[in-house]
Amino acid sequence: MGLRERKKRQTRRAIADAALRLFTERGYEETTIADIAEAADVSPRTFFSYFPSKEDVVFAEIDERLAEVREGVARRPAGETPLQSMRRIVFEMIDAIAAAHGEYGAIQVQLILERPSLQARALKRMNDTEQHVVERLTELSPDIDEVDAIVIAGALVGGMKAVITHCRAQGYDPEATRNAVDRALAIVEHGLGSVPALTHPVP
Amino acid sequence: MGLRERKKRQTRRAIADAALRLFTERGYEETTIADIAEAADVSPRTFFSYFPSKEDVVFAEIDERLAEVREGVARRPAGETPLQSMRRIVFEMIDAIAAAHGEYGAIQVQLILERPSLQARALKRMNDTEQHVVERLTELSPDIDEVDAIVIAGALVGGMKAVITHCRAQGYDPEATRNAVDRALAIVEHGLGSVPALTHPVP
DNA sequence: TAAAACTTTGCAACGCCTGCAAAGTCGCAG
DNA sequence: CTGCGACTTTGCAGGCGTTGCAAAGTTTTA
Repeated sequence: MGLRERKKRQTRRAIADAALRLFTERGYEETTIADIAEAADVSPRTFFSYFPSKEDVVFAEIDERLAEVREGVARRPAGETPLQSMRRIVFEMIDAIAAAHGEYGAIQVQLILERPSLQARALKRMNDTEQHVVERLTELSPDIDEVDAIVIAGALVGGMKAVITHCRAQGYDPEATRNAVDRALAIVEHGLGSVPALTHPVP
Repeated sequence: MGLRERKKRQTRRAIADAALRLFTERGYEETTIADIAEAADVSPRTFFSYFPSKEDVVFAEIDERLAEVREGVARRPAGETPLQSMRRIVFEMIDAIAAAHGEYGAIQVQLILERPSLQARALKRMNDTEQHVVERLTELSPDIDEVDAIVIAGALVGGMKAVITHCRAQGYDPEATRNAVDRALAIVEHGLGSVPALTHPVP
């Protein structure tokens, strides 16, 4: 890897670190691009050649992990049913997101949960990976109906998003989170009709 | 209703109409707040006492319909199972969104599908109504496990969002949309395990 | 070592959004 | 109907995110 590329990587990291640190110290909207640039020792203009917006810097690490998962997802044990593959992918993603809990993991989560605009962007990312799940799904079972694949991906990602967000917001430990996700997967697999509370009438 | 309130309603509508019209004519980012204000015959500053941001004006009508649905959802025939109630609510929402297809309905959809930032905000709205579904669900079956309710809402809303978005993007007519939604509901109710394509292994 | 390719920087500008205080409008009590 | 209090509109000034452009600086290649 050449010097040029090494420097870019380094600068990117410097900017992201400075940003997260300042967000932690003074808060998100109290930190300006100029502040971040100064702390990272680059010009304000340079910030934007590394991140398209101030909001994106919050997702820098998450995006990296997500990209890794997408690479790894291609490796698939033979003989798996698509459902089993999906289950495996879900757990890989969860582990990846948990691994994103580096120095600033907790801060990122808190920032996202607190700012509506960051939440919106997080949801957009979810939606984009949902698209990816659809592709993966039609790849695994080429004969599947398109609308079916779309619904399945939507329900799967939607259900997972809901549990994980809840676990994050409630500060569940990894163990408890895993259990909750497992339960969530069961519900989505067996259907809402399998939940007793939903199927008997209420007065 | 006093003159004051009538005027406010009128101004709000004037702003929204002017905005949508200009977005249609020149495009979203090519239209400035100043343009909208001028077309609606108010000062630019006034725009922001009616809508918190430029993006929100795109959702003005959708938000109104959604609020109506939330009102109406309270009326519930006795003896329904929670699952039946949910099914009913889903169709009410779909009809409401279809009804939002006023003069500018198609434009709104197109704008949202084309701009990532608007898409993000649309997803945030989905997420907010998901919260509402959780509340509704725990109201209907008070004994339900909290995490279960969250997962169910997530899967339901996620699945519906996915189909509806797809139908919108593909320009399905109302009939076809309804069929697709019906099928989607069946999948979510009976579980991903009920889809044959997912349960037999692939080589 | 010089040219080519790429990166950083400063500058100027646009447009969204906000706080504030002055001016205008409406509703109501006397 | 008149004047006072409540509410709405407006203009102004300014902060901030974001972008395009061209000059200056750095790394790679020939």
